[in-house]
Amino acid sequence: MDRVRERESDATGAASPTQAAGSIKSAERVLDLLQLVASEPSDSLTFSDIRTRLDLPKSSLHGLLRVLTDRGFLTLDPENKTYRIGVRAWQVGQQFRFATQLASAANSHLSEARVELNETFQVAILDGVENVYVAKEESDQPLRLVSEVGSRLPAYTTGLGKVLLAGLSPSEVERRFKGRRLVKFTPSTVATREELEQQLESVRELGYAEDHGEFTEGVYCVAVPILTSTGSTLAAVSCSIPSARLPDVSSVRDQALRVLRKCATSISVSMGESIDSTPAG
Amino acid sequence: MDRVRERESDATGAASPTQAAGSIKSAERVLDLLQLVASEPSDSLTFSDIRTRLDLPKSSLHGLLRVLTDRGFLTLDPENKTYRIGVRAWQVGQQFRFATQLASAANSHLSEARVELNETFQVAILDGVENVYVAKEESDQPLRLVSEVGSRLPAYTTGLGKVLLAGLSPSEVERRFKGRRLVKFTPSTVATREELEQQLESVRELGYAEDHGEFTEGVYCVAVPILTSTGSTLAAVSCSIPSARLPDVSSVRDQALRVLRKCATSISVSMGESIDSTPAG
DNA sequence: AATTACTGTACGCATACATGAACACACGCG
DNA sequence: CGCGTGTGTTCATGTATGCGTACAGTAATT
Repeated sequence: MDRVRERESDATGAASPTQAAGSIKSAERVLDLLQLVASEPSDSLTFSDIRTRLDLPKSSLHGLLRVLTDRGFLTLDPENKTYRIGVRAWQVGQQFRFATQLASAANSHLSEARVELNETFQVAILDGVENVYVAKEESDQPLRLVSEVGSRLPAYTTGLGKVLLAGLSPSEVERRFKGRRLVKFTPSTVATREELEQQLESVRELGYAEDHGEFTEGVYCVAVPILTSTGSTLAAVSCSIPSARLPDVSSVRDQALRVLRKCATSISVSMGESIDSTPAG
Repeated sequence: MDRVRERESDATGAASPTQAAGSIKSAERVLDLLQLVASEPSDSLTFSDIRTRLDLPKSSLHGLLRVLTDRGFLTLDPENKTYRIGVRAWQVGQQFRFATQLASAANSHLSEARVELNETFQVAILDGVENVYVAKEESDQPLRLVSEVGSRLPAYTTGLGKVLLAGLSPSEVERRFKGRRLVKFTPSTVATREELEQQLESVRELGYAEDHGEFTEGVYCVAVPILTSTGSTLAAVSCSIPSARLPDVSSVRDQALRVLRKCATSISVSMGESIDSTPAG
């Protein structure tokens, strides 16, 4: 999971040595801290870990951590002196209704889906050029894909992501990828912008996307969109299957697609009236 | 829901006119912003709303909002120029595992509970002297208690809260309430520290708590603790019933208790190995 | 006990930030 | 069309804030 840098580097190549204009140092740092602590496993971040990771002066960091802990956005585990995300941060996050509504709409349908096909199902939304996992239901087989709700992956490397990207117009896709390099995570990762656009076009026609170990080798994945009543793509559901369990791709795919399509429309219905907006930029 | 101030005022009575020592202005403001936006319904906060609520200079606020929106912690709805919580804030909040694990462990059991007794069930944890709702399952009857996951209430005013407080030692309770006034929300709200401690003692003996419209009039509520294998209180489950549907309290209470106890142990088991720590101070 | 490594505290200086005021832009309304 | 309101931008200035250094507490190690 650490193959992807967490903070996507600035598209505005000009990395001034001093500071990006219009930025506020301690505001940025607060967010850096929250994201850093959120990105690491629970009991791993001690004071000096943070200090080295973010390269902040000791005294400055102390002040910031004080503010964050005093207000309950972080907590300091007194045992091993590690910092974690606190209640207040969770509370704030709960108000991102788009994710919470989607997750609660999806959960029951995902477990139904898994009853029909015992593999890992996931729901994700699009944020920029990345897909963000919002809900999941894991297969109970010993060999299975495990994932984290809240994690994000480059959209062009996953079936889920391709479905989400296919929901955008080609020009919008163009805009979002402008100036970005397509990192090759595995041999089968999409390599060029052209190849991506071709694949997206085919996704738009077929109504589903696949990926053959394009981010994680040995995992096959099919995904379909979750549409609003007006036909715009709200999110996507996917089914991930270890290639080892995949003697005959096409037959499994058809079965998975049947389950996924049912699941997607169910979720779409459950979301029903509670649609407010599309995910962030 | 607006009867309670969101930011619990400082226990250190000394409110200096200038600024609390050791604080960092823009860091505090970032958190103020996140909490403010999170505390209001989605489409209500425009730029000047925020400005007046937080009483910030225009130019300063612009800078902060820029940082927050650029980094995806807030989003600006271009339609009506209102600010909302963004994906990144949600992502960070997801890492407060205690809540997310509890919620996912609870959800299925809560819906089972509701099948047995068609009323509103809730799960909450303790944060300071407040209970924070983590999961819920609403009754489908027209007259029902509706609540929000992520909202918080003074613990001494709810059955849930009393169960959670009863999980602490009397001295710890003492410490947390030191210097706090017990606001009377309804005629039946607990009025004094002594009365509260008495009730808590009785909760410790009986293993459950009740409240008779002590925060919201016309709502009866029973609650039981969710315990770890070592017997410490992890959270609490409650059942809320409109008094109008409550001809004979004791019989309904017994039924509710049966359902709640079953539910609590199920959740406790589901949490199982994934216990990491108690909620924040 | 003495040593080390890590966390937390205190303080004075220079810098970078918050501020207010004034201007620019868009929108809706009379 | 002119007006009002809400929003976003620019810029100069004084001051709050971030920084380095130095010191204190704590825990585990030898």
